Amino acid sequence: MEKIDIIIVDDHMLFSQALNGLVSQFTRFNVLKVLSNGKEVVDYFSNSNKEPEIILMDIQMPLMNGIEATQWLKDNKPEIKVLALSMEADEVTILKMLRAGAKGYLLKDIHPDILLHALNEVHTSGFYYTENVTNTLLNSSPNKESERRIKLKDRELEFLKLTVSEKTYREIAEVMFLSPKTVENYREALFEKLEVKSRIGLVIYAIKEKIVIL
Amino acid sequence: MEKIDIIIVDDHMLFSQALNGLVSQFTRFNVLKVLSNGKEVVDYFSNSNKEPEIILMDIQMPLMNGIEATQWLKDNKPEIKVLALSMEADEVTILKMLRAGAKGYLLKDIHPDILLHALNEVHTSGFYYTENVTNTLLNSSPNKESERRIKLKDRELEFLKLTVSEKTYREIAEVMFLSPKTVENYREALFEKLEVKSRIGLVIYAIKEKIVIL
DNA sequence: TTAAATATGGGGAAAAACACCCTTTTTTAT
DNA sequence: ATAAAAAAGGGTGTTTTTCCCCATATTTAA
Repeated sequence: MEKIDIIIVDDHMLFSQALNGLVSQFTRFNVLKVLSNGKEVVDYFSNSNKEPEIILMDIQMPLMNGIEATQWLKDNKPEIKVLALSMEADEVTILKMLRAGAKGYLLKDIHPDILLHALNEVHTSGFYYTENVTNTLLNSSPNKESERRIKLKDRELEFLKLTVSEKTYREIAEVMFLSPKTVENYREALFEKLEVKSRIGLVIYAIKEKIVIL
Repeated sequence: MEKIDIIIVDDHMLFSQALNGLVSQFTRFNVLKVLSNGKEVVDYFSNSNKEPEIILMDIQMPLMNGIEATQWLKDNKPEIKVLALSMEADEVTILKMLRAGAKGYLLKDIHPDILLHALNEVHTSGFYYTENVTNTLLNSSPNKESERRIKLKDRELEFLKLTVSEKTYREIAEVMFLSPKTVENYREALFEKLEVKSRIGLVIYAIKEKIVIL
């Protein structure tokens, strides 16, 4: 039987290499490559290397994080299934990862057998979620989420990220191709929505809600 | 040659099991047991089980963390060498761990070869520290006030925290019993020290360095 | 098909932040 | 003992942010 190719992406070498050994013991799977951040993923596929069926993707990584990398894969290599592998099960991150196109979400504290099971499930059914994760999603999803989570528009998000990067409104206006006055209007809208009274408040919100990841 | 017994303690099963596989490949070492928190360590030794020479100890764990467990080992099983295995290299944690009696401190993003080297070193010399860790310690000791880790004065820290709380300089001045002008001087000093160009930069620094916790 | 929301831009003014320049006193270190 | 660093305060500007109005298309929803 042909082996199923996998790529592991994680910035903690000790973990990724150890995981490499673990997955290699699963006779059905073959680790094609071990990468250490999202940037390396993009580079890997830019050089038309052999494509894996599944990518085990960490989330918090330097240079380019797992969410961005997953989004890139969805846009450029939609046939590859991303299985997120994270330390925490916080709702916001899970949702982001799923929206970015992840086919599953595993916590790092699971038993190796579950990893094997998850890999098999992703291969056959196309998706897999641990109980923990589905619980988190169920608890947050239907009615609760709409009130608690404030919905930001694309343009507002863009503005928010640029604000975090220490840009002035004039500079933001240039990047966003807007008049500085319009940028100011976005600020005001966000001040009200997020109930803050300064740019500092916006930055704290963005970091808390992981709109930007430090 | 007799194998050197090791116990792995880490709450992330996937990691600890994978690490188990990795260490088992090192012919000189033998993994006696894999435990998932400090409490289990205490329980293990309460039942007069076989004692390892080295314990690979994670720090952040539920029920009883790595620092507490290491302290317990120093008090009860001083001959066992603890090698800390952590995600971050923040100075405070390292110092705590070393005070608790750890013989070494490894970061999880190291290469497996370094782990092997560290295990050998701990076995022969009795201790091992990665370059990263020694750097952190050197920078924090009164010995070397280098440019890597920036030392902030008490008053500057106070100002920084108040800045993060969305206060204006006038408000900060009131809280700190200073003239607004002096507060501005603190701002300027920090801008230079931290190489930022706005209050936003200060906030990001404070959050990154965990001077404030969100 | 109206009404409402969205996206875009603006005026004017006050407040705050930022950037340089500076002095004096006290504390710390060599 | 003397030099250096820290702590406090100030002057005088410019730039940016903040606030509170407003206007006009375009798109969306009732």
